[in-house]
Amino acid sequence: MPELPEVETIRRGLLAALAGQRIAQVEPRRADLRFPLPPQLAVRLSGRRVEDIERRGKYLLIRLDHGLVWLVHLGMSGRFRIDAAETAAMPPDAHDHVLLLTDSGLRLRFHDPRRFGFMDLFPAEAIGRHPMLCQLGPDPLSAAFSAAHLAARLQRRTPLKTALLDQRVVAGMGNIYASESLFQARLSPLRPASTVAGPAVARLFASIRAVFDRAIAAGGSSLRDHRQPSGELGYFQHQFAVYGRTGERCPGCRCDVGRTGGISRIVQGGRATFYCPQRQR
DNA sequence: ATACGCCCCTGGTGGC
DNA sequence: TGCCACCAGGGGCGTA
Repeated sequence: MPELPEVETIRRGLLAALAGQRIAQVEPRRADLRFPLPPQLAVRLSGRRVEDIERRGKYLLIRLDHGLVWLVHLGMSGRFRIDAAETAAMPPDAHDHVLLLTDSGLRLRFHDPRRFGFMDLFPAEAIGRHPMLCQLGPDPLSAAFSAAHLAARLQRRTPLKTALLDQRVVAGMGNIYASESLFQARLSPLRPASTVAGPAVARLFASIRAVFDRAIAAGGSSLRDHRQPSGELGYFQHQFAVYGRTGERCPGCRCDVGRTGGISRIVQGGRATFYCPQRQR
């Protein structure tokens, strides 16, 4: 579910509510996520104070005191919800896998119906060696992400869209934003990645940033599961140019839908890709 | 190293 | 109404 803009939206919501809060109680309710919950999760989190929350690609890094890092990946359907414990009348449901209470009376729940999400807990010194993090490419919102890096990482024969989904190329890229970025850059998802050079790389680089920025400003995309920690929806789905718009008129060209067929849906690497064959080359 | 298919899991939707 | 196939925002793993 959550791609970079959704995870970033969640990071901001969590940080605003939890910064400085101390974890008073932890209740793991179901341990068999994608990987088993870290051993002794409740004991190790209890009493810790939230100092900061970072994001790397689609990973959340919750920095706690005592140099501890709580790593969370939301998989396809994971989300966090924060409410005041007093008013949180809603009892946990079958998919609330971890419940947490802070000393000032906030309740945090991790909810993940499909259970593709996972967590880890380790000392901050180990961040650089973490097997899930050390392979990630630069975060596209950071200064380390550049057109040069993109060009270097696209030196392969894989279709461009498939390459973009590789987290070593663009950390945090996912299926929606890959299609949207390629539309914006006017590049065909079918092109071999290595054919993208020069001005095309510059367009792609700028498009990725622009699409992510707009999506974050909209609170991410709520198709099914995504919610901000406050419970609010994201709204970027209303701005999709191509994602999920099979057969609709391309917002970029004036082609007659009856003649061109409008937006195409194809499958690449087992995942749907949406694009305008007229506009994207 | 790279590329591809398969798999993990639940829930929503649309066709019959 | 019921059943079922198919689809979904991710990514690790085994195999060529």
